[in-house]
Amino acid sequence: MKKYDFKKIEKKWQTKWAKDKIYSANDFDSKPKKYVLIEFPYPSGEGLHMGHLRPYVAGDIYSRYLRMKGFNVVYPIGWDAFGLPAENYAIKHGVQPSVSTAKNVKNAKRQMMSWGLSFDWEREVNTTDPNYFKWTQWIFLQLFKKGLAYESTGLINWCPKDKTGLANEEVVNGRCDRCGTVVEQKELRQWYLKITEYAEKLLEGLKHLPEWPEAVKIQQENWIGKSEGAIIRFDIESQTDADDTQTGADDGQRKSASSRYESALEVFTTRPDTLFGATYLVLSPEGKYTKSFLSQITNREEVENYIERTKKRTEEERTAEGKEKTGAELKGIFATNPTNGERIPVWISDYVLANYGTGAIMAVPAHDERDFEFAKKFNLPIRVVLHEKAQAGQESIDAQAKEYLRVENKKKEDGEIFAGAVENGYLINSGKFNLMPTEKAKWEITKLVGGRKKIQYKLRDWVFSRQRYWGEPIPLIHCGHCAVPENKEKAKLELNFYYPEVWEALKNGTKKLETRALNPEEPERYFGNIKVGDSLLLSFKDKKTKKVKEQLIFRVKSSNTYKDISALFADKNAVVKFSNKKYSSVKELEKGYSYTPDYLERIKKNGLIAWEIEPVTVTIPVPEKNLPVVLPKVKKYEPTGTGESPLAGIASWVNTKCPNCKGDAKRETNTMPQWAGSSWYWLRYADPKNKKELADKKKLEYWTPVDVYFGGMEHTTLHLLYSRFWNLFLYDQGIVPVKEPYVRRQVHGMILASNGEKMSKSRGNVVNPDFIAGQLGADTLRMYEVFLGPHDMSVSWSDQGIMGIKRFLDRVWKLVNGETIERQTENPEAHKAIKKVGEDLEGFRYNTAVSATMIFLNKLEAEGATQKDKEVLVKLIAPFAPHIAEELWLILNPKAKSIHISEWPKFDPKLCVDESVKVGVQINGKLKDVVELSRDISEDEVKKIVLSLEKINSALGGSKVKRFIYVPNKIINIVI
RNA sequence: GCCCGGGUGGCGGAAUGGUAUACGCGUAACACUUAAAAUGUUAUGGGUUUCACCCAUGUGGGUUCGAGUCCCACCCCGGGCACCA
Repeated sequence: MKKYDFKKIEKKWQTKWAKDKIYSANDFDSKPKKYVLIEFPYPSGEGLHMGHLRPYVAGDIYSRYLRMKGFNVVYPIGWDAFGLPAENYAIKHGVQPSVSTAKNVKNAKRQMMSWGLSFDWEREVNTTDPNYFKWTQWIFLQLFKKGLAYESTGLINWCPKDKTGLANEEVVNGRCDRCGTVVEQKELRQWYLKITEYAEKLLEGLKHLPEWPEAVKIQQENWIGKSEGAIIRFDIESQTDADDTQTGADDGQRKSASSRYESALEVFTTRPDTLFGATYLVLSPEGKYTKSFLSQITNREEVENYIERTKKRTEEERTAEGKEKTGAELKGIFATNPTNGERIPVWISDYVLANYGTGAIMAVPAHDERDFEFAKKFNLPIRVVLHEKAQAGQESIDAQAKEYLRVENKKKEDGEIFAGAVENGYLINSGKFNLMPTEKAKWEITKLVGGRKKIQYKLRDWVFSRQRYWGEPIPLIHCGHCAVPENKEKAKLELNFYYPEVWEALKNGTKKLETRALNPEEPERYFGNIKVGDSLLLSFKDKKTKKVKEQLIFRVKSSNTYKDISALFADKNAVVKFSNKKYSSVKELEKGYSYTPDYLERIKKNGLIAWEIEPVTVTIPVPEKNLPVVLPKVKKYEPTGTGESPLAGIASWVNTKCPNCKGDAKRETNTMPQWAGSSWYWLRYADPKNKKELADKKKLEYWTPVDVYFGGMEHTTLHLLYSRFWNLFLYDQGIVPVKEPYVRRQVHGMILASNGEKMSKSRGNVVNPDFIAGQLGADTLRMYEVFLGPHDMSVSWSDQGIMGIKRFLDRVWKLVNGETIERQTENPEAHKAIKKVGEDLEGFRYNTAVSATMIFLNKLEAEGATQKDKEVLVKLIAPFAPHIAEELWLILNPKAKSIHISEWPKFDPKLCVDESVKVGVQINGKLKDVVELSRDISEDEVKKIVLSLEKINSALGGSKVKRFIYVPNKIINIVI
């Protein structure tokens, strides 16, 4: 007998399969298609680890099974190769990220080959390949053109270590998901994708995914976080008004005097039914309303201090402080509860979030725990307005309400003030709404106060720009010249420049400050009426001919007046912005002003005004024919940390011509996040080499949707959500044929070290799959990996346990190479095994499928195996252990083609059930004996047989049988 | 705090409301061997007064002829969200 030399066998077949391309899928094949997908890896320097092996093997086993079942299976692979590690490696070692990436890809590919994975290598994609990211950029442009990509300056999550902005989804417990650094809030210009516009569609889509795990759907649903509620308006009056109303105003007069209200604000609430219980309002310190009230309040300093304090505290500090409430009252202003006209105080507190709802809430302390905590701390009134029950009685509604209130007040006296949320209760203490059910009251009260229904989501827009080098450049161009025509009319002032150095400095942003002497006597030289936000038309003219050479629009960012040049000089901040040149003295500044004769005189007389200005540009998409926008090859990639991409410093790349006006323009320097390339890669697999479009529609129609997508739970609110969003968008544009990209989602648990801990380098407990494959073979590695436990559960690796699989394969080898017996009838054990393994594979219950093959082997070893038994056994293990199966198949059938394109064995359901079955006999539910009965025996016969059993008779001891329960082929239970 | 999972021998785990502990690991004895390894055979939930009985699926209740499985309450472990009004 030949020895089972796994090293030789595995190498041999890996080479042969690659050469014969037996795993390549044909487009438009007549066989029904199956698309099996795994999350493509990031090719890191570390290589692939156990965490990769698990889904890849799971996908591979399933693909191999489906191929044998007669499907045209595509099981593609690629590389998600943009991202920080490659860039950081490049910075450290001074190599191109593309070079280290290529090296890592080669290594990962070698690993995949050595594991016997049946990928279709002809469809390999790489997100960093210009032929690929051309289409990533193209999709971005479609989003941009539909208004779904926008630029905005705001507070975003900033990782100080990686020196880049992060999406909401990338922040976990206030830390950077990638490096664990505490995330800061930074005010930055960023590109966003309007994923919120798709919130409802993303939610709706989940309802049509019956083959997704509930846990995944629930997690996405919670992340989107839909709430239905109402927007309610509260009028705000200031102290002076309040004094007026003191003079005997009643409700009637209040209405007629409503014009006195200075302003109003809106709150979002899911419980408008509790409006009568709203005893104060709370605004977010960073929200839009707070600022506008500052001028009206009497304790401005205190409030500003609180706002400052909120800004300074990191997310972590806030969490560490727990739910201890802090806040400040906006003294001097009041809101009016629109239900009863009551004047209620307005507070600010950091428990109200600026970017959810309107950034303001109505507080109902009796029925909301957070409001209650706050009210308790600051001694604010608490009013109970809900009760769980309404009594159907003769009493009047008012009387009942009064009684409920009395009970609640009693509770209050006893110290139980908080009444709970009362989801399905009745109103009390709410005027004419008393005893109305809460659900009905929500809408009735909203109507009464002129509010409107509002659906609110927790989901935020996707921060889509990164200030790093190694990513897809955002294919946009900022043009100042194109901004001039439409803004020329709006310009408040035209300023002329004659010196090229000054003009250049203005254009490239090294000179940000423009000063003018104030001259109140002459209106055209006054300049004092230019305000922040105004546009200025700057003209560069020829000194002699006064002909305009170039014109650009600038916007005033800030404005300051100084009484003289020394005052300007004293403002260090201003001097830096004035020019890139360092002015060391007032004298030098004066020298700079001396080009106009009477200029210094005018400054001396009236002072000067200084505007911080920035060029106004129009964003122009790069024309499709100019895609892809590729990265410049440079030596330095270091992130700047200023919020600018390192690309911003590469003048030769940044400066370009505007595709619109052909004038000088600048490229957008932010790059896309790593999630961009993976948001559509499964589409590219359908047509990976297409030069004209991201993929041919016919091919997409054939291959998509993905039938099974294997991956990790950690991508649920990241990649899985993002890619659904892009797919839905592309579907709306008619580019892809299906709404939902993945029919079935299968998540895997972690592989833990033998002690149950996570595998990690620092713990020194990492099991290297390459080492195991080298020692025991890829077949053993694969089969053991799935045998460890259920695929969706975490499992612990065991070095001892894997020997069981090694022994199993050795025994299979021996059996197949050993004696072959003849048998007249079919072996029912084979049919049972085929049925069980097939069903388990369909349900991804790989561990029990493997155990079924073991049971089958045990039977064959005991009873002998025919040629057919051997063939069945080898086919059943083929998806798990493809190399040994292929070798044994060749031994069994020297002329046959590969086992992996052979037909999966069929089973006869009749042969899967035994003629007789062993049935347990219980007395009062306790097992006393086991009896073998023929399958179709009648209950009377069973009774006769069972009651004559010796063990049963002695156990009964003559007791009377009260009941005889016979569940055919399952159980017999005698009740006495 | 809220939302998902999960808790079964010494270990990984199996069980459409119907013989709990399949399959594998480990352990023990035996066979082969000068010996060891490998291999094979047998045994293996715990307890006891062992031809039998009792107790065991995180804990405590309940439904049922019968519960690991269904219901209620609680405990522990893993994951997610976290002041989202």
